[in-house]
Amino acid sequence: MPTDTTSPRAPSGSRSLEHPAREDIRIAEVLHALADPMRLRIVRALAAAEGELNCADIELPVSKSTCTHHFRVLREHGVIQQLYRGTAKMNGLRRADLDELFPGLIDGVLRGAELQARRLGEE
Amino acid sequence: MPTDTTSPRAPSGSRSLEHPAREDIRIAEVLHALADPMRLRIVRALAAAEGELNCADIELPVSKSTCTHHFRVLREHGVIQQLYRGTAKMNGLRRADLDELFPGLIDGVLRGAELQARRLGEE
DNA sequence: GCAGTCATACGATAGCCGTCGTACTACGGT
DNA sequence: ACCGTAGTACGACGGCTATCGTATGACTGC
Repeated sequence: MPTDTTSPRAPSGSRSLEHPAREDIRIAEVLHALADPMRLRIVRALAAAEGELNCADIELPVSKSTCTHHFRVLREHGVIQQLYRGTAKMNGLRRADLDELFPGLIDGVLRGAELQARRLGEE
Repeated sequence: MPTDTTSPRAPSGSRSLEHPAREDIRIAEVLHALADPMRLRIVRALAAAEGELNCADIELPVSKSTCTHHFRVLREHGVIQQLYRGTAKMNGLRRADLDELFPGLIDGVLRGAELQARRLGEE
């Protein structure tokens, strides 16, 4: 087993998270995942951070359980990927997969969300 | 009150339909409206037709009431515009408004949906 | 080993949503 | 004036969903 960059290797403890394969991602589900203000906020934060973010790094006005719920929805619909690293769980956008499946979609959503935030935020 | 181009003038009978103003359209609501397979189908048909389509011109495997419901959701969230013309109701995408508010969003959704349809449809 | 931290699981609850059928309204043509 | 067609209104129903609180599990550091 040489260098395998795609296998979800288990660092140590490894609670393994289920992610849909790229070919199983559906646009309607992605849109549904993005159609919630809280989740849109999460996705925007992840896109801005470029790297990986701890769950708690994103401030949300909801309880911790609700937060977990939203992250799970995003993961199960193929929008983000999560992996455990010690006690924290790192989250990242699945940009490569999404861009290949639906080119321009994520960019459009992020740009639209930013424009709207700017429009509503400052005036 | 001179020439008022924005007033929803009543052609003759005029059951008037309420549409949100452009500045009231929210991206989360648009995404939600698009996140349903049936509605995505409607939007794709409208985009393909370029012009206006009768409600019944789009074949959907749902009852007439459900169809009405989906069209209303799309209208109330700012995705389509509807107006009565005699006994029929013509539907059209609000491309200009959507493209100005969220440039690239609709294109990304339509393209992604088409790619997915092609991917799933022929193999 | 024990406590603290980060996140999950589970159960509950209230609200929304997609779907339907039936009854009704509006318009156009004959 | 009437009928047919196109669409709406309304009520119902089952399922999903966003939210919460509390209890539990996993890992780190002392």
